[in-house]
Amino acid sequence: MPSPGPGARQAMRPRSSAPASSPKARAIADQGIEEVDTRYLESLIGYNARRAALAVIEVFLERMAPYGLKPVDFSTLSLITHNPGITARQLCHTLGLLPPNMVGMVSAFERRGLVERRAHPTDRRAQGLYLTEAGQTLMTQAEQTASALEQDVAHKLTAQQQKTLMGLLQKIYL
Amino acid sequence: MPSPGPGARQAMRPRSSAPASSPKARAIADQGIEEVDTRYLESLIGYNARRAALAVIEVFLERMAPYGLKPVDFSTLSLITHNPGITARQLCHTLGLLPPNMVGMVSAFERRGLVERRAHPTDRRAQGLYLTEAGQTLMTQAEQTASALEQDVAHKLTAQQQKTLMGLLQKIYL
DNA sequence: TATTGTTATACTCTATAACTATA
DNA sequence: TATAGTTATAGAGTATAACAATA
Repeated sequence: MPSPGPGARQAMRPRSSAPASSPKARAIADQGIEEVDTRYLESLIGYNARRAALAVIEVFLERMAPYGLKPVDFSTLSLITHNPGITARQLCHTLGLLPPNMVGMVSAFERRGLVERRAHPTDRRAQGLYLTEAGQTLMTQAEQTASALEQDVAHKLTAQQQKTLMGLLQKIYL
Repeated sequence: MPSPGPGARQAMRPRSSAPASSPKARAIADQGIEEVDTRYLESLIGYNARRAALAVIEVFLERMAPYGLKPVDFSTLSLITHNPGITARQLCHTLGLLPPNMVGMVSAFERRGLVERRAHPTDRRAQGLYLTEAGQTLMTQAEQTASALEQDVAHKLTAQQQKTLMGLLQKIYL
């Protein structure tokens, strides 16, 4: 899979319209390229998936800024929301993050009063993670914002198409 | 959109199977979380798109390693392949990269003997980028590898489903 | 001996500011 | 004045090694 760097908040954005199937995307050798032919890249699933993800992330960053949540913060807190008592190790495993990078994030959540670490019931090495009341309030709003946001980004797709899209994507990564 | 960090080569990978629709994904409070409930995240397009992209990237990195190409390298060279004479500015614009980060990449391509910078026909500030013969040989192989790779990653999807998937993804980012 | 959480640190990728030469 | 390319550098994100406490 190719494409734009992983980074989200790109100052410079890919161009909007592409002649994905138009043979007019021609190079006029003597005057340089007039319009860039991106048809090959657009035939690759990885490229398309990445571009779509970046498009959503861009809007995500804007609308989640008021909550002070970046994508990774949001997905982590969302998992804690729906899995109270989850451990850092389980979060790392589920989201594909590395433990050393999780520590600081959870500590930051604690400092912000969003998350509590409590003793794990059966394993004294581990700690269960729970949302505080403030954390619950924040995440209720944040998840509503996230769901609404995705509707906006996918406004060109019908509800059925969105379902189809998710199903197809999951066949790739699950 | 949430999820795993942008980085590609993750040492630790998300778990393989998810009970996306199974209500059995329950927390057994007194013994910690048994199985992580990821249903909410899996209802988000951005999350799914990112996860799918990462799944493809993972395989991409493995199979492109012999060519010494990372995803961004590949997409850049692919655009030069199909748009001989393209400028760095056009590459940046198309792929969402920033000029300062493009310079080093192109210079590295030149040092490897894959790309040539030639004078632009009409704009003396710009330079047209072209593949050398070695570059063409490499990219012919690399693009074949990329196409084959995606077939493997998307083996659970029929040709029609792959087409549908691309179309739906493009409706999001185009 | 293996695992959870942690610290410190290195590496990669992405972003910003400022300069040059042309337009 | 604006743009293409460049340099240097800052910043965010991700990765590796090593340790303490517990299993």
